[in-house]
Amino acid sequence: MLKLSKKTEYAFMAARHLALNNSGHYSTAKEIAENYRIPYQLVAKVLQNFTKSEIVTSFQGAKGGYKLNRSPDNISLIDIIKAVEHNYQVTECMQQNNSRSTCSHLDCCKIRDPLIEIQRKIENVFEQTSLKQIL
Amino acid sequence: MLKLSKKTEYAFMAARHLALNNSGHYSTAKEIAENYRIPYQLVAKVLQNFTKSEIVTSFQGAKGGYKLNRSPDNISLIDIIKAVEHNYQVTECMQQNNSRSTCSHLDCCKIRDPLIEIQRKIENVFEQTSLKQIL
DNA sequence: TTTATATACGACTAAATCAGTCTTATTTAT
DNA sequence: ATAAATAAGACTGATTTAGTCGTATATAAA
Ligand code: SF4
Ligand code: SF4
Repeated sequence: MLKLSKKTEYAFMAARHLALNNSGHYSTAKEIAENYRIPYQLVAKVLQNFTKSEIVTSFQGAKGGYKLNRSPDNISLIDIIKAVEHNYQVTECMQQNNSRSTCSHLDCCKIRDPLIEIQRKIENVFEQTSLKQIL
Repeated sequence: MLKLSKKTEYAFMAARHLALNNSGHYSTAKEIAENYRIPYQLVAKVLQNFTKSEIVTSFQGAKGGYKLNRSPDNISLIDIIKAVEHNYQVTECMQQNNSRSTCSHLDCCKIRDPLIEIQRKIENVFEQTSLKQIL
């Protein structure tokens, strides 16, 4: 319960790696996978998610790779989470996938409002932490 | 990811119910299960966990049930979570079950320290919210 | 003393989620 | 052309979660 997914942890590692790269060449999925002993395919997916969310710019082909679009102090952990995770909410009824919220308790539920406030505060924790702070 | 378990939600509901009970008789698992349409066995387990954590006192037998040991403003959501959940940590390496931490990245992991801080802040969110606040 | 009502507790199963792999296509520097 | 890299989706196995079942024990009241 409350655990971050491995995907999110890999996303933090990858973002951190990109932020520290000042070698001139673009960082690649392969490089990150080897450096942190992460399955290549998973890092690749994470970086593709970053591209879609415009956290990075990708360059295809040989000598290709990824570079950050913004400075690390202008990227928050919630940006990274939102890039790779569809659902990061504390309850089912706050998740976006369930087209029409599927929780059978929704009508008689008395704890939903307080939990919405909890959700707001937890998101705030990630919002207030920048990539720069975890370098 | 980051979702609370149903067990924890049921625990919040049950604790809330106990806090609102001023009917003279002790609240029972059956009563709570019916009131909130929760599976009886699950509420029963939650209440047994409460007893072990000394959040409530239990009374066995006919006319038995449960009563809160402390006033609702003296019980925090983290007390309730700790009563019913073994693992409520954001990473594997912070969980207590894994006898000797099982994460293969532990040695080369650069994000662990920042995540320990995140964990502290999230626990703080639940610590700072009392049962009274969710009535 | 029997019955009904309640807590206590552990084993088991089914469903859902997560982590990781496999495969194929496309792009681009050399 | 070739090698190196991103892009993307399908698939599988492992783990976690939610819920059920069965049995034992305690106690109020008929
Ligand atoms: S409606 Fe209530 S029980 Fe259902 S997911 Fe939302 S908070 Fe939880
Ligand atoms: S050691 Fe690092 S990768 Fe492993 S669980 Fe802890 S934070 Fe996550």
